[in-house]
Amino acid sequence: MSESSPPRHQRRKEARPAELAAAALSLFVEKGFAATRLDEVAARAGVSKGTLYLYFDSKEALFRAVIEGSVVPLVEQSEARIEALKHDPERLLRETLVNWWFNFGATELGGICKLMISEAGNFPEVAAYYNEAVIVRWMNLLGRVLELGMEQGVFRRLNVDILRQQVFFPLLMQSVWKNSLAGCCAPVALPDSYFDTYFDLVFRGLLAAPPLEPSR
Amino acid sequence: MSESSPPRHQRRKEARPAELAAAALSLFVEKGFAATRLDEVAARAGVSKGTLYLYFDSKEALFRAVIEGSVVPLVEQSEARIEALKHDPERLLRETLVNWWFNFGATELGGICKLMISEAGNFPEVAAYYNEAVIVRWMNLLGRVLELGMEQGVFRRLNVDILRQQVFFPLLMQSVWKNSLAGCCAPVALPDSYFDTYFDLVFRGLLAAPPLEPSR
Amino acid sequence: MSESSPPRHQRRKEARPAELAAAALSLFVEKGFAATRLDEVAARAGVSKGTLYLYFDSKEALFRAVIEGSVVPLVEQSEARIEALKHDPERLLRETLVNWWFNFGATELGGICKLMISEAGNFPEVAAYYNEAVIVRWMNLLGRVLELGMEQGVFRRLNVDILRQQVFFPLLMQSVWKNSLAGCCAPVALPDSYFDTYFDLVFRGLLAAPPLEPSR
Amino acid sequence: MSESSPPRHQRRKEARPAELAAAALSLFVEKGFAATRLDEVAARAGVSKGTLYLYFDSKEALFRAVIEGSVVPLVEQSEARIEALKHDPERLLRETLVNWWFNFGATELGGICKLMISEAGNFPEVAAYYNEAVIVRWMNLLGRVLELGMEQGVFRRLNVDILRQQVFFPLLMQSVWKNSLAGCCAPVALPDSYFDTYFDLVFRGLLAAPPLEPSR
DNA sequence: GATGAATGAGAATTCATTCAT
DNA sequence: CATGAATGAATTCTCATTCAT
Repeated sequence: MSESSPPRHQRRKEARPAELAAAALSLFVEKGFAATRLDEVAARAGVSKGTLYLYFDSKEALFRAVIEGSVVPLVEQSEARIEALKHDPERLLRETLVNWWFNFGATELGGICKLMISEAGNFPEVAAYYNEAVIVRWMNLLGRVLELGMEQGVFRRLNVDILRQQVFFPLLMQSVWKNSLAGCCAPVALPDSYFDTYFDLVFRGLLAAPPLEPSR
Repeated sequence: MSESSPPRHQRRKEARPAELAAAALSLFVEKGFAATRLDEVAARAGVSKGTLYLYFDSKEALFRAVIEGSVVPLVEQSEARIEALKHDPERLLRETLVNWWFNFGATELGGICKLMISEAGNFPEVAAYYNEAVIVRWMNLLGRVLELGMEQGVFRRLNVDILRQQVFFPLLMQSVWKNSLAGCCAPVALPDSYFDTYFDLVFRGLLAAPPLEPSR
Repeated sequence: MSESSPPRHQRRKEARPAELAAAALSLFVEKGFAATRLDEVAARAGVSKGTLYLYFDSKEALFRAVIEGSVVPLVEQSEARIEALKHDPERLLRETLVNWWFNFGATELGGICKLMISEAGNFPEVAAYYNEAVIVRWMNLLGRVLELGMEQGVFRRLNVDILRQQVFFPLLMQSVWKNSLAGCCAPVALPDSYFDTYFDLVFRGLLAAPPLEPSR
Repeated sequence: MSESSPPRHQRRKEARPAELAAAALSLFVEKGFAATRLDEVAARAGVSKGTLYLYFDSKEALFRAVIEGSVVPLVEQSEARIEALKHDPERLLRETLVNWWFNFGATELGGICKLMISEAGNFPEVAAYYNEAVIVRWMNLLGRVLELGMEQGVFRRLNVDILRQQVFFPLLMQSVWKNSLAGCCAPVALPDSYFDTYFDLVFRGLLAAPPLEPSR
């Protein structure tokens, strides 16, 4: 009996912090940290304002939880893929980026990027944490993928710092855009052919032996 | 006695609005709109709180003024360059982007991008104005430059929407980054060779006849 | 130890709005709307400033509540008396006026007259509401009482509009006076014989067959 | 030359305080003291805000000037009439009241009554001054007129305090009404026959030998 | 004298946080 | 655990008053 799933009420109790953080995330992304009222967060999560304080010490703690709770796993998963695909850097890069987009950038969680960009100035410690735990690891990961390709002679030897920004920032910006201006006026254009064109450009710039140009 | 206290009433009706908007811009960028207190804006501009209200009806009006006051000229200037350089699309694109970076993205004004991204959700009308007056015009401009190159057979024929994002977003993201996370933890790496590598990648992906690869 | 400090949180959701409105009424009457600070209202009601906003959206809403909350019942009660006493218009008029004085004009509520006179210019909509809901109904009521008397040949046939003002304004002015100048310098003189003399004058002017003059 | 009228500019200068007080009066009456901004007063008088301070030390001083400046002469004028008409108390009373209405109650100055009623609580000293300088003198005057009539056997012997209120308050209330509720919703009804009916009622109540009743 | 830009104390309003129930 | 009434510090905004020009 001790190993059976807990009763519904119990499960609810354990899920609460995540539910509250999820409600907070969408509001923080939408309106910013300062402009989001805890009333609203509580309402969206279907609890009373006081309940928030059973799980989080303060509004700032809620912010930290939102940031800290839900990004690290993705990085770890991608890091694990390196070993499996290190023999095929092109595919590795392609998968890594597509994976980021569909599992993070294009999801609710993608809002964290816009949020962190907006609030880094107000929460330097949280930003430092995020930088260490996510940004540095993620950019290192991209760097290692690119270096793998260079070592194998598949990618051109160029400044890796610049290269990974060049490769990643278009996707990152799409995600940020989606969570700010796109909400009220300039919808993101992401046609089906997006990744075709995106990778066409990326790899033509990147590959030592670019694909044959059909139009020539 | 040689250092008398500054006069309490300094009359500067002409210059004041711009000074106030400049002070507001840097604070809005740094802390966000909601988290910026008008006290601080006034203090940074060297005036009292009440003075702000001689020039702006409300905090929101100040926000609008910050956004509306100072971006349009750049777009117009770049639009004017098209005609002069339409015979050399590669140089035109290069100049347009470098110009954007050094006259906007890398300056104080670049903070407007980060600010607008952060606050679009709270000020949909301002965002709509900014979208129309700046974003749409600027992306159209980039689109026209790319189309010029395609028409002349210099650039490959690809989806212009995707292309201009791919080309512009790395620069835009640099600017946004510079005004958020870079301030507290992850400084932007922009080595001298940045634009060499940037344009190497861009044009290798873009040009119908890519440059010879010297390194191989 | 027997006198513990009062609990900081006293839950009285039911009674609060009325308590707050009562506190507001007396201060509004005493100092006027604009000169009354919400701090004072809250203090007089024994709550904090913020509590006011749990029950009223704004200072103006509080004003409306003060005006709207507590006058209508009196008019209705008086209207109901007409039917019961329509066969004796003299007594009906007498009762109506005495009733007004003791149940309204001379009570706390009487302050509403002075308040409305002072603030009509600043709150035209509230004034319009008060005019419709109270003034028009009350003056119509007085008019009907007078007409009843005329129809039965008890009262002289005169312009009812003027008549009811002549009859009512002395009482109304007493109430207004009581809530303004009387508070600081010129106390209202209301000797026991007031209503004797008042009705002596009123009915001598009004009655078709005036009472015999005992004093001559 | 020394006796000729001063140059235009000079005349203007001397008239200023009165002009400013007049502008202030109408605004104070309309919106109350606290809700009137000195900006508005200055604008209505066609001067700048700073100019007000050349003539009045403070907003309160302006209020005092408004109250003190312009009521006393009327009382004095009416007091002077007593001697001339003391042999005909009925006509004296009639003239005194009609005079009050047309030279004060119905004019701009009548607004002072509403103003003083509204602000007595906030300016006890001004109210005390007004009480002494105007109210007491005016009510005494009315009292003396009534006593004259009683001494001559023309008026009935009744409590003078009550009597003068009964006689005067309807007119006073008309004036107050005109300057508050009448401005936004309930216009004062003053038909041509007003004073006929008014005096009919007053003197029928007052006179020892009332006029013959034509309708009987 | 006159002006109007500048000031800053003061008031309304908001909202994170607390705590009795 | 959960609630939501109550709190009060913090912030926007107003406007009487000052003073350099």
